Amino acid sequence: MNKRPTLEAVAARAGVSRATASRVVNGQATVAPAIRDAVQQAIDDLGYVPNSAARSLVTQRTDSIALVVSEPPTRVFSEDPLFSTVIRTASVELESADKQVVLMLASSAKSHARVERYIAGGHVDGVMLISMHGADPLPAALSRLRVPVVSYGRPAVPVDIPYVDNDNVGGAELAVRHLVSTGRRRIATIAGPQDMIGGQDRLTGYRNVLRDSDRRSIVAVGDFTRESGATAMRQLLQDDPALDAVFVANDLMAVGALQSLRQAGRRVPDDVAVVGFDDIEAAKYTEPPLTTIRHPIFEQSATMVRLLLTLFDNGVAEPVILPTELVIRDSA
Amino acid sequence: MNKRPTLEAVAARAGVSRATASRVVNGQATVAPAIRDAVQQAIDDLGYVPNSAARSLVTQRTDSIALVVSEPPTRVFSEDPLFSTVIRTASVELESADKQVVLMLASSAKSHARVERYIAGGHVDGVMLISMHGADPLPAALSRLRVPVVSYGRPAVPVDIPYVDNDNVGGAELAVRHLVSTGRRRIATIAGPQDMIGGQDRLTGYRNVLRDSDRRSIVAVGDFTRESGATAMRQLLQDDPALDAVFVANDLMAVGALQSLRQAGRRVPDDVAVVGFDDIEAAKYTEPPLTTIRHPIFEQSATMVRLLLTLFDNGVAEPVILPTELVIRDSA
DNA sequence: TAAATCTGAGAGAGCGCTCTCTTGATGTTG
DNA sequence: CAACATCAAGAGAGCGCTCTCTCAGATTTA
Repeated sequence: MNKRPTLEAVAARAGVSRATASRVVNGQATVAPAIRDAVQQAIDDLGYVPNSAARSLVTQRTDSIALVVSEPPTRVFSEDPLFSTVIRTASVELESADKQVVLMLASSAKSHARVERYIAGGHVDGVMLISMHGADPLPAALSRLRVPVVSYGRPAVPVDIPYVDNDNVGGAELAVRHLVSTGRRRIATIAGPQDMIGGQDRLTGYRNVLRDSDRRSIVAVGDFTRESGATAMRQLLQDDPALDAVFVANDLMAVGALQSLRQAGRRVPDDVAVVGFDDIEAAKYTEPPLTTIRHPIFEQSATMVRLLLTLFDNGVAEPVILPTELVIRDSA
Repeated sequence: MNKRPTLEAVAARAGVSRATASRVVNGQATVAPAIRDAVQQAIDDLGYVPNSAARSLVTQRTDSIALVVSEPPTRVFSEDPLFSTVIRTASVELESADKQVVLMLASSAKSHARVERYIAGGHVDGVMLISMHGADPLPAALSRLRVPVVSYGRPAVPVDIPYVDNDNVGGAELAVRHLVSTGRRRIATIAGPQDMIGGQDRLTGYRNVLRDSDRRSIVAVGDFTRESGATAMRQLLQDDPALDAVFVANDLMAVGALQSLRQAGRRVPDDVAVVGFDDIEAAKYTEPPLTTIRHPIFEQSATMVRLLLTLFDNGVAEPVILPTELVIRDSA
């Protein structure tokens, strides 16, 4: 392990002072072209790369931000394609802003403490919080640390941090209104977990439309996994064998629901219409392909990054709600 | 932004020297209990958290490791559940070893350079490389930097870094042998991309068994996406309408293949048997549920982390190949 | 031409921590 | 009881960098 060259070495080789070498490295304009070239040459010769620890010790910046994924205790999200899409998109965006991404998982209370300690330790300049469940104390805790924080999805407890969310209520209304307008009478729903904002809001949207259209609500609750969707669908068929439509709060559960419907001998959409939510890639490949609600997930991630950068610059940033759209395929 | 307390402040409050306070923080045994308690009290009172930049400046360690995901230019992997599972599992494992995870995406040549520069900059103690495509120069480049590197999946070019992989050849053989033993005569395959080791090896396994069982090979190539699986299946049906089985190199493509078979009016498994590879969660929910090859993905990630930690301690570590297993469902 | 202004480069402090070296106090041995 | 080993705690150097302050020399102005 040959030692890495320091600024000192570069300066010596170029025959200038450390300060001047530093100026060149940081692109300051007050260096004569000839000297700049000499230093640059020395940098190239030596393969110099600034030591970030030393740099951030003095600048008090780290140029890295934490991506905190706060999962519910049930480890259900590893399969959710939204999870990786958000992480990837956010990473790409942050990298183009020259920020490093430190990924932190916060599931247990222990890891919660770890995350708080880490962030309090000043390792990162800001935090992007992907909080999955409502009772999460993390948004409030981080907000208290006076570190710039933005949230993916509206925080459940009202706390003053900017967030990006999609219009869950509006999207659910879109879905259910579609079922109503195609003449469905007995419209059930498989709701998401009620300790998640997304779960709550999508159920609210469902209820809004049913109320207005004078229909009875038929509700089962899942936890956003395929498995729970399958179970909930069986339950629903038992509760009301005559149901002719179901709005499922996410596509993953809809996949499970389709399976249960198939096993129960119901044809989709002839006997039962199904509408999902999210428009994941897999929705195109179900049997039949799934009618669903699309929300702009790439844009949502990108917006979150923009929000954080704005927060760095201005100290404030406004929440953003993105619109949803109905994608009609064969299931409804 | 009230300034964070320093070790100096802790020492002053406890009435000891900075050195002693440091000893307590780092849990050295040579401190008298009374003094230790006093320092601990001061730490708690002040809410002291060590400044990591200062610490790693002197220790030359960062306690963070880079998780470099080197994707092929086609951004196909965001949907692949393996992607997020590996990242999650590795993160959890590393966190329990008290290492931070810095996530880096290396898709373009530009980001390649970024990654190299970052790692050369000594920001991390080690690298876990998830390299997806064969022509990837990154394994060799990183290995040259004399930084501990482990790879998820065998590197395509022979380079001396430890890796964890599953037995791709053996798994494919398992799959195809199952098709042979259930009396299938015309066994096709949808291979993965041939610039990926996984794609190559699974095709090799297929060929091995066909050769031994005196059958003709019928090959189409996909890129591990659902879409490409659907396309390849259509191609295959056109090439040999009488085929009665297909081994698909991953489950995602198998999902696409099942859709194409359905659209072509073929019944699965009656007309055509289908075997996938990976055993992703979605494999249970296809119509019909997918027979596939399971490999221990959690264990694979965990092993990779263990390998890296071993590398830290001993300077060397041996590659590990994990076994695969046939999971029989309804599609074959 | 002397004084004032500007400009590029060096000197040196200091960011917060660890760790070696030193010192003084206590304990042990012949 | 002298000589030595043991141990806890302090002093201080230094990790590699940035940034302010200073100053020498070039340029402009009266």
